[in-house]
Amino acid sequence: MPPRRPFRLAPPEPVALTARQRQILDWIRAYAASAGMPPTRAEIARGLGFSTPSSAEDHLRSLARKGAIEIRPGTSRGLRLLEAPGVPVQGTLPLVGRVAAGSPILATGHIEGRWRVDPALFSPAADYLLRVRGDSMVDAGIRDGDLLAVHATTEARSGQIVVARVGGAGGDEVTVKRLKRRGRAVLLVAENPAYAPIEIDPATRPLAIEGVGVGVIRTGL
Amino acid sequence: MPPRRPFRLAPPEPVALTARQRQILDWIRAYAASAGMPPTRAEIARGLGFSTPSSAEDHLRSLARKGAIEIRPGTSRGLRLLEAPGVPVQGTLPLVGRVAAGSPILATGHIEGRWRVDPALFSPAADYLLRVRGDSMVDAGIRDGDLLAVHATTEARSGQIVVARVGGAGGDEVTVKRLKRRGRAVLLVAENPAYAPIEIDPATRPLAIEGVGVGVIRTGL
DNA sequence: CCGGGTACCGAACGTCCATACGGTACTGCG
DNA sequence: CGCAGTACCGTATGGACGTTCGGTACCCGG
Repeated sequence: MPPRRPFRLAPPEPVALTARQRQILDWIRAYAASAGMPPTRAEIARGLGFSTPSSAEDHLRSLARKGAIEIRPGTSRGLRLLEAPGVPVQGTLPLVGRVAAGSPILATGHIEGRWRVDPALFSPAADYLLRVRGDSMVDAGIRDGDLLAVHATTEARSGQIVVARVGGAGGDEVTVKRLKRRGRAVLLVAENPAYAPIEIDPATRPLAIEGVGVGVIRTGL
Repeated sequence: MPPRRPFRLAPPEPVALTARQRQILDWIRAYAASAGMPPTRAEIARGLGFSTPSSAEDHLRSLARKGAIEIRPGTSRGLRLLEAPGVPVQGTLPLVGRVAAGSPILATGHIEGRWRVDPALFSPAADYLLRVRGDSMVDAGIRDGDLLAVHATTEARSGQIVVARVGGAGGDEVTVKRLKRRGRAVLLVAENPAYAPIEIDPATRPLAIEGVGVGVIRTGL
């Protein structure tokens, strides 16, 4: 065991994050922006599906070691997000366009731009905007090209409009549908009679909820 | 499904803070900006010279009661700094609610609040947001309660969605309809078969165009 | 003079939270 | 093959933190 270090120092050179670490960092960023404070270990675990806070602690240590965040020992919510290459301007929402298979929705490659829109316009607060493709939700007043304001969360109640990824980590593009729970199965229902509901048994086909829709912005009439 | 919240945009009532309370709010603001997270009661006490956290608690309760902050019960550092009331923040759009007869649409009495929304999201740029009442434009994807982004202008082309005041200066409330020109007459067409078009001969009945719709914001789903 | 609001103090309680320890499984590397 | 790193799990502990209760003192309008 090396001698005990008095402080947890960021390494001199930035170290590349893994995909998972980037994903977790993005989640923390979204949480901090929406909640106005950094998350606790337990909240990270809950938000990302861990069953114990220590998994969150592990990731935080990795992120701190790689210089992505700072940890203030002994302090509740004692996280500080350090400067990232894509400077997230205060009070702006990232606009997410097409999302490639298997990559986190808030990866910098998907961010088409940023718009100055108050996240608190919506409730719960919006974490990002997602450009909606297709007309599968027209009857819910969501049209092709609309921007869906999304609150990043992995939990959704039946009846909510969700941003979901079907097929798991290696899945296809994300989809916007209304979530319905039927027993232990899950239905993704389009708000357009031309589209049939998608039924999913979580035991056989993974379903990842990326967030819930909290509003719509249409930038042209 | 949770009950649909009533619209609540502006803080209920701007209550004046005492000098001491403003001082403490400023301190909290400075702390949050510098630390990246809101302070604890103990930190507030330490920073302001109190000898006990309960003094900080007292002040937080007062600030919350007056609408300056929000407190999340049981949550460490669970403070949220709310918008300073009455301050026309740069880069915000005024939200216009009900418009009384005969008064200008942007009169302060009609402004329910201001939202930080980039006017350049829309083109031409939005000048204000108008709360839409009724379902006369549902087929255009504009629903009851939506915020219509409006570009203030008195000129509109046929086919555009306009904010119009019928009956002239002393007219009734403003209305949102699609404008159609037919010869020298003007039609205001609802996008809902349940509503008949309104035909107006400008020679006999005055028609004032207040602006054209350039976008929609729906703050709840 | 009494009630209510402001501005503090001090003690105490319970739970939220950071953190340590130890374990499993998988991957890539030399 | 062993070794290191990643990505999780479960349990446990002590201190950090929110919150309550009760008290003192001052000011103000009725």
